[in-house]
Amino acid sequence: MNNHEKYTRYSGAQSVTEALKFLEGRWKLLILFQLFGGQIMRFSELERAIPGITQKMLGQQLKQLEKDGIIKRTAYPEVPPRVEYSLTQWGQDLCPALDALLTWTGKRPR
Amino acid sequence: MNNHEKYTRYSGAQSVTEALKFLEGRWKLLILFQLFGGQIMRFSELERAIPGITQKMLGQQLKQLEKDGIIKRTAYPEVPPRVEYSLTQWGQDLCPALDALLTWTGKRPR
DNA sequence: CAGGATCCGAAAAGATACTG
DNA sequence: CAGTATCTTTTCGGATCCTG
Repeated sequence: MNNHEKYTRYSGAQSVTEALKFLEGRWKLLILFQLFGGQIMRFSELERAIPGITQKMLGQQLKQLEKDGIIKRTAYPEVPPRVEYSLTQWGQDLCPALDALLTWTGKRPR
Repeated sequence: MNNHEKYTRYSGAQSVTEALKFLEGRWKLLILFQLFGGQIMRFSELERAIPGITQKMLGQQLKQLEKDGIIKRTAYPEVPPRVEYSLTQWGQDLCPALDALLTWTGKRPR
């Protein structure tokens, strides 16, 4: 292998590593899957839809996903407060990659 | 959304979560990228090729990857010992999924 | 309703030393 | 060479209580 190929492999690893950091942790994918297909959900809806998640973890992960540009948060200045979450375009773009991972899992020998 | 779609989304999340468990951690992808393309590498080669990894982490991750059926370990009964690592077929099958993730990373808005 | 703040235990990662 | 054992440090997740 030449140096170019070495470099390509290494930089690919770095990029994918970075990509996985956006998804890592026990809850992020469970949240994202709730939002796929253009769903719009409120905080309490997500809380109910994801069994076992605590408010702390939900809030924490939502904040990170928003900061990473994967989901969008919309707050309405009402009483009681209402906040809605949805995927950004980039968040929707994740679908094919997750499908590919699903396919891979399906190929797993047993 | 009906219950079937609910279930499908949930089970998809579970499967992808499971898939990511095979890849999670800071080092596994860096190891795998060294082996893509049918490379065969020894323990010490991997150690040198992956900056910052410790022997402990390398050994630990290699053991898990082997147990998960992603890489193959071949030990030669020599002195000094020689051990070679390569991808299994399933390990090679991972390529498209990682490519999809790379594509996704590339789409990231800045 | 939608969270933030705090404390705690478990788990993962890292540093270092040792071995067949 | 190819690891393992041990110890320390860091990170993660959960429980609980509080607030605009």
